[in-house]
Amino acid sequence: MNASDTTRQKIIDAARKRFAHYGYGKTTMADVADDCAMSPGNLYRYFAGKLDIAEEIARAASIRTTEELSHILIQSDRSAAERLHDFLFHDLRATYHALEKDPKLVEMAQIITQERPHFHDEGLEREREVLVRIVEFGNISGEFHVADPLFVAEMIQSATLKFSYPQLFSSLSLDLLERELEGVYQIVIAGLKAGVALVSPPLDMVDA
Amino acid sequence: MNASDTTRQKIIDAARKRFAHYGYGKTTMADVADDCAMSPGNLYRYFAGKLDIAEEIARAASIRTTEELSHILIQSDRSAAERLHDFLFHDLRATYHALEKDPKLVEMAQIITQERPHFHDEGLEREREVLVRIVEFGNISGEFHVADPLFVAEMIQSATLKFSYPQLFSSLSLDLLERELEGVYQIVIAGLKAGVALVSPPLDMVDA
DNA sequence: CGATTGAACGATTTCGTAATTGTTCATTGG
DNA sequence: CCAATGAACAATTACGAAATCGTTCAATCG
Repeated sequence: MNASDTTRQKIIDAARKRFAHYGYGKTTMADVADDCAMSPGNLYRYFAGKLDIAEEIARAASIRTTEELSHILIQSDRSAAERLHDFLFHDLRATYHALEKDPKLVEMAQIITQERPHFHDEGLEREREVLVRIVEFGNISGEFHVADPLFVAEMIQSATLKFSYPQLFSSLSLDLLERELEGVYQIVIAGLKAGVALVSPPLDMVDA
Repeated sequence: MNASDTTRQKIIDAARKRFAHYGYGKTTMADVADDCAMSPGNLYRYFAGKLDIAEEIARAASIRTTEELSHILIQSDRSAAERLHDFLFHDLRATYHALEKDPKLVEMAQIITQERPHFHDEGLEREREVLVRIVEFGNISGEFHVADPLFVAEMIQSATLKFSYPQLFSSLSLDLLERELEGVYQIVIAGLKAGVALVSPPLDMVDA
């Protein structure tokens, strides 16, 4: 890690503390610069803007969660069904507890998804790689019978979308959410075990 | 239908036209009153407030859609799987086309779900009754093997939540949405046919 | 007496302005 | 030459006043 990287990291750390304590809106670039003992202008040598610092913080958290999820892939004592269960519930609990610990970060997450709609997709894509591996493992172990693991992974994410958007479940208790996720999981698992022949249909137009 | 009901309906019709043409925010109670050839104050003999008129408009649309969906129950030539398919796709298309026809109504829908979080649940409950009947039919016909149809209906709604919140799919084309719904449907159907033994777990605390 | 009115009231929105803040860049420092 | 500065600029926000709007209610009408 060179000097430039440590400065960059120092900025991220200072900003995260500010965002968590006072919120994204109430934190000024001058605040962050002060905490780093530098001038506001210098922040722009390391980040294109304030929102990009927030993105980087959120991205780091997403990557950390995905790394935790990827540990599921090497739990040799767990079945594919159990791995999918671990995946879905760990994901829900991670985001739930993170936002429970630092409620101020909800504001940051909302602003990011509002200003940068593509950002959430990036995290979904990251997690999907793990999900695909779980589904493929299920095929190999003989538990699942899935023709197109990537497409099925997309569909699992679609069916559990409710549990990855804090804005949607913020009013529900963790107990209630887990009860509901358990139900969706049961249906999905039954489907994967029975076999899903569906293959991702070709897209003539790839816009939208 | 007595005089009071026709006056009430006249207000609803006038308001819907205004909301669809100019939007909820740009429509004043005075506007609606004028269209009905009455004074603003008199509107409050028929509705508790402006938002309640909007609710009534949305409720009527929801009831109409549910009635359309209930026709699926008497299509004797269709299997349970086909009925579920009809249900999900008709629902998606109905809301998609309704908001495509009157884009201004998106604003109204957003304000209602924001100010009256419970309202959306009411519509979900209405549709769930039909969904339960489809699942029960599948059990009877031998296609499905579901222990708790009501709970499974709830889970199907949870898994297809993405397709009932216009705010979530407004950026996606109908083609893309249908492709995704088809995928979720395939997994769900495979699950229902294989059998879902899960029963709604008892809730010790019924708050949240 | 039920239905309706319209003025009055309180809440919300609008709008112009001042202050704050995000961002840029010519300049400075090591 | 790379890192950093801080004044200048542009964009956004904060704020108070004026206007608009949702809502209420005593008075009126048929």
